[in-house]
Amino acid sequence: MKIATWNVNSLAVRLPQLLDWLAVHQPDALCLQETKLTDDKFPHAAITAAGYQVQWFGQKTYNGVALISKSVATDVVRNIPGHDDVQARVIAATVEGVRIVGVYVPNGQSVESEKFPYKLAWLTALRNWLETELAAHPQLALLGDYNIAPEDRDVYDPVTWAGQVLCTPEERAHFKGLLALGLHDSFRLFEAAPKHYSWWDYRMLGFPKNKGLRIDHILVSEALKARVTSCVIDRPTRKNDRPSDHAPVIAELS
DNA sequence: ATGTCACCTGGTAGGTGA
Repeated sequence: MKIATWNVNSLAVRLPQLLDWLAVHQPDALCLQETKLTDDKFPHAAITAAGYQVQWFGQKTYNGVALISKSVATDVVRNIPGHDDVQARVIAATVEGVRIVGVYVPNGQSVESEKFPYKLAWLTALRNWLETELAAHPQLALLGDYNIAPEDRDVYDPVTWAGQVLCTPEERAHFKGLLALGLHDSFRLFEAAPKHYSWWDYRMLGFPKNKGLRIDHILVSEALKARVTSCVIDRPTRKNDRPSDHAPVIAELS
């Protein structure tokens, strides 16, 4: 089973690339973030024509998530139950017996912004909900754009980024809180080295200079960890014409 | 060295978010 996540930064722009990507990689489940489409405009027909099931949850202009799967997705949940939020950031469902939770964690903008406490409160709500999800679904994967670089080795210039949003101790503590639930960072099961990133700023020649951050993650539960045989960042997709600023992340399960 | 990209509104540019 192959599961993946990709922040497409506008599905209206990236739909042709998505269809190409599905044909090449044939994932069993793919979580999308930043679709930036209201539900009435979601291109479900093109995705089903490609042989996939799809669940979606969007809003105008910003955010928006979707879950694409080869087999039927059941018990679909949109956003965090009990956590009032006008922003569309979560879609979860069960695919082939695995609970797939796709998230677009708030960016936070800057530590001084009012968006930063919103991010931290959102992460607290996510953790609390996941605790019950994990109890109900021992085989669980949490995939998405976390907008958190967990450690300095996930940052091209840790000195410059120290204390800045995506790298603050508070955000990293929230990431560790997710690990404390018994989740494991799939990528780090196989690769300990720095300089592996999933996002590169469009500005300042970020990608050509490999000035990036690893902020897109696939965390897996204890039960699922035993099934993970690989986890890679799909850098070539970041080289597309009109690329998203994020590369997909892919994990293989036995 | 904030150098890009995508969205909106209300334009034929400017503001916002990432």
